[in-house]
Amino acid sequence: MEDEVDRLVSAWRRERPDLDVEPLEVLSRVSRLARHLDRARRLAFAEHELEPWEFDVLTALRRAGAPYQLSPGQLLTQTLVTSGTMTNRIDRLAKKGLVQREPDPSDRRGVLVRLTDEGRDRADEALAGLLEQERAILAELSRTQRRELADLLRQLTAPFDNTPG
Amino acid sequence: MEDEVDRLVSAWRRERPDLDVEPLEVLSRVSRLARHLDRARRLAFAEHELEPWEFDVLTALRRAGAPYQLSPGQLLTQTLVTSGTMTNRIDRLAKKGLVQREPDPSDRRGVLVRLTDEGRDRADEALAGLLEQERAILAELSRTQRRELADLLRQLTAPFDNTPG
DNA sequence: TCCAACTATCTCGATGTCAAGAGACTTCAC
DNA sequence: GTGAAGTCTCTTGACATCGAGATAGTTGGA
Repeated sequence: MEDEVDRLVSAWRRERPDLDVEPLEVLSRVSRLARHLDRARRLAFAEHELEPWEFDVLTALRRAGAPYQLSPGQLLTQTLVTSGTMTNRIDRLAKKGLVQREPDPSDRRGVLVRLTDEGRDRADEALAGLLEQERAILAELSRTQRRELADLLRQLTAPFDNTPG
Repeated sequence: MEDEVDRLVSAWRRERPDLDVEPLEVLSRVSRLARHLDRARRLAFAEHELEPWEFDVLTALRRAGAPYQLSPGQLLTQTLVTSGTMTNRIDRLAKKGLVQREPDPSDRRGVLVRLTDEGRDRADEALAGLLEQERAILAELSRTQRRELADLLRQLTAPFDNTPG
């Protein structure tokens, strides 16, 4: 089946036959798919009255394991946002009672963000909903294909994830 | 090589051993990779003094072929943004002299957005720069692997691209 | 002990995006 | 032809994000 990127690539081949646009076959699909996923996730989370950004922060804390605490700095690196954004997010989540800010006992500059019981429950519910939806999207592929796809993607993400930049 | 999603998945397996988190192996990688690509693209375009959103609009027009005209509505479907956003983008591109708004001769509700000569040149330059950068990112993979990856991704994007939703 | 360099978090202003709805025009059934 | 429904673009207000800089605290060498 044809997709939008097939149309995009053939348009470029017509307009710029001098250029090799093969990279777009992979990377434009990644970008567009991510865009579609964002929308789908927004819908899935709406059932649990959570925004995608709230999910990102809550689940980062959830994954940390009891006592569900991380510093804002640790949350930054996991969520790929800037520090100003994270401060704002923590403020709003705290106001909703899903997280709590506490002073870091070992560094007075620092803060620890801790999941409340309600925050933990909301994260767990939303994760279950997300996985259900993602399984439906991935039903297009066989188990083997999903494995192949994950492995190929890992080769592309690893350099980004394992360098300081 | 391990990436951030491997760490994320193993954290979930430790914290929620009751859940099957296999879907994340694929879709979290897609989202994170898209995030990294956004940043990389921003850098590549900065050399041509273009923002990513400007590139998206200019190249959509460029791909349309001479006379490089599309309606705002056609631009919407290609760029996956809302109509309010597109109005704003066209305004700003017009102010910079990269596009021009013209009345649609066949529908008086409508407008046609047309690339100026400068807009066309800027789009061409930026595309060349982008392709160069993307080739570097994809150098991790063999030609065959890139083909496989593109084909697998197409299976996931096609349902989104070929349904009204 | 003191100071410079560094680190962690927060503040602030600018900006791009979205969602909802308004206004103008077109289409189609009757 | 006429009116209702549909379509296309633009307006508006709210909001999350970014980037740069400010503030407070820590660290290590002289």
